[in-house]
Amino acid sequence: MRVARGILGKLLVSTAGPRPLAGRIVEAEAYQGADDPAAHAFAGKTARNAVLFGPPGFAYVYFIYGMYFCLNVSCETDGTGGGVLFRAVEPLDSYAGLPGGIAEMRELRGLSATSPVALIASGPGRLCQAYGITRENTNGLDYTNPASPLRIEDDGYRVGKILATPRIGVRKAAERPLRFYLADSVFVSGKR
DNA sequence: GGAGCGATGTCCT
DNA sequence: GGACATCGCTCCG
Repeated sequence: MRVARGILGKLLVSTAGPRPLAGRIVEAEAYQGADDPAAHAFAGKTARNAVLFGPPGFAYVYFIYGMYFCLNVSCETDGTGGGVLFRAVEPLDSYAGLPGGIAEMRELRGLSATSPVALIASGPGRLCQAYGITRENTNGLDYTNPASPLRIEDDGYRVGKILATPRIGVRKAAERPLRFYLADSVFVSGKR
């Protein structure tokens, strides 16, 4: 939960493709371990969720509803399951002086050049599509390694007000306010 | 603009 | 066999 709040405002950067893709994280959800029935880590370690039980700062990607991927970061200390789901980013058009990130994201999403930027990565499935993330190419990557193709970076941005609500799309422990987002952002998923 | 629903793979019971 | 941390399309008002 501390991580889910703290990660807001940071940059999610991918250098896996032809152009760097960057977005500011505006929405995230916390999933705890043994005491959180909604968490993938709840039922214990399996081949699928093993990354959640490893050291913090690694990418956990899973496939859902037969069509979409969702991106997480492992959070708890080595041996304990827990993670944070990235739900939305504000796409940034240039990174390290290299422009074109938004056009690239639109292409990956199959969106037209005039589609609203707010629809590019406002939702966990959309976000993965916009970054070209699959379980195969991303699961297990180290976000904190400068040489990693997928990183979380702090560019000094100061976040404004953070709001907490129940998590989206979960049926178990549905009342817990573990979804966090930047109140001022128009790039969060769902309403606004 | 909102509710309903189908698509479709993988995991767990 | 059913549930699933989703999305976008269709139908209705």
